[in-house]
Amino acid sequence: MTQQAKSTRSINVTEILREQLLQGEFPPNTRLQETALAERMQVSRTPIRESLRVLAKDGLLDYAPNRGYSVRPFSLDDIVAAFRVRSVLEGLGCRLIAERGMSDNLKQSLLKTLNQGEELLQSGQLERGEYDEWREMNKDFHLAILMETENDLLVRFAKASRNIPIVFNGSFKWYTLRAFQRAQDHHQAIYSAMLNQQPDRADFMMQEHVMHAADILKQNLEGAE
Amino acid sequence: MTQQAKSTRSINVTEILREQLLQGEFPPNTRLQETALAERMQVSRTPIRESLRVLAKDGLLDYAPNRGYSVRPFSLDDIVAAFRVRSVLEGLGCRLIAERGMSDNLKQSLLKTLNQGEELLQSGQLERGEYDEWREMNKDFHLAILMETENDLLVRFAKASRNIPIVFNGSFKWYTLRAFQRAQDHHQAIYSAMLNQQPDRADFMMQEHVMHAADILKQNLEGAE
DNA sequence: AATTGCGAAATTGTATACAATCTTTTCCTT
DNA sequence: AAGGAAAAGATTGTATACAATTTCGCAATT
Repeated sequence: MTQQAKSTRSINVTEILREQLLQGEFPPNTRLQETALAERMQVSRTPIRESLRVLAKDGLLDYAPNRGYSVRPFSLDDIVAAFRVRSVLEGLGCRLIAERGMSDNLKQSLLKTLNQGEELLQSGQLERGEYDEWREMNKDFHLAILMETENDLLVRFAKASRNIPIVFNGSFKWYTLRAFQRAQDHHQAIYSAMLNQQPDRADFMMQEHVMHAADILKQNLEGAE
Repeated sequence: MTQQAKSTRSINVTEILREQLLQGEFPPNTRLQETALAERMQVSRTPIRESLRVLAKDGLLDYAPNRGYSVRPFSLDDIVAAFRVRSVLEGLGCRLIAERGMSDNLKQSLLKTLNQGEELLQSGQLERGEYDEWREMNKDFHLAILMETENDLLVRFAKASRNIPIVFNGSFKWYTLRAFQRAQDHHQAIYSAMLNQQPDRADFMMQEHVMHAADILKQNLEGAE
């Protein structure tokens, strides 16, 4: 029997709202009124208020005293800027691992994701349903490296830097087969660099990898915004 | 007449508590009870609860549902890890500025801090009262660079990475004259690198600068913890 | 027509009452 | 005496009432 992680209304509301914000369900600058949200969520204002404050701290909402909360608008530049930050954070993660060498546990985890990636590419073209699989694989790869650093702040910031609408789940819908292949190559190079204890290379390739994703996003959003 | 920035009890409580936590006024793992804090702060539990949630989000408090909040303990490793993260963040800041070149405004701001630093070093030995002046100068230098990047997430993370007890105000009390001089040299080199549009050098020197501070802290806390 | 002032309505901020959960104590069983 | 169930107490979670502030509408004035 899986242990039901105990929770509170406040936490639940926070996560539901966060998901909706990341999915872009609220137009930018939409005002979020406490009573309206409370009714919608079927709870009182108290947990709503705590949620809003947290989401504002996460940068998803703007807040002004006595004026309430509104959906923070993200420009394309904001999004690219966030990628740049994430790139150095995850780059640092790879560097730290490369310096000290990978644990057997990490090797195993990463090899698994590399194999998953290969399999997904085998078919020649990724189907709709396989996007989710790729996304999971990708998340596992990046998170495994970060966790291994045991640098709490690094993990927190790297995770937080993904909390941005449009981006939150990696917009793989823009990806061509070629782009998927390149991402897979990056993963392999990063793995190789860490295996051979090449910190500079590991760091650099991870930055390259992350900024490549930013480039694709940028190309597909340019002008449209 | 200076405009009184309007605020709320919740925000005030948050900042007071944050300051106290950063000053290390609460022993690690101290349980923070809402009613006790409410009485102490002369407000009801409502603003207290919102404050605690925010401070937990900032990593200063631990939280468990239905169990409340406690003061998060920081190991020496935690602190050094935070410095490492900050070093790459501020390094990125310098890199970005070096790439695009400094604005006149930034040049002016930084030159001012460089001059302040020189003056403080002139006297040969920094007096007690001059620590605060140095701290201000140092904060101005680092913040000016960050702000100029116009990368919101970068600024937020870099600021947040300083929110750690013991470290929060730069423990300049450990600094020898030699250490102050070296810090000043770093500042000058960073300025020079950005002026001459040398991104690698600017990035590297800032990382060196931040990690040097970490080294001094480490040497003085080693064993003591 | 634009602007200012004022009052009503709406919205956020805070206190408090009550509910749910966790912790401690008590007391019973073995 | 040890262990454990159950009740009492303490603490956190949530709802709601009230206070403070802002927003909106409507005149009155220029």
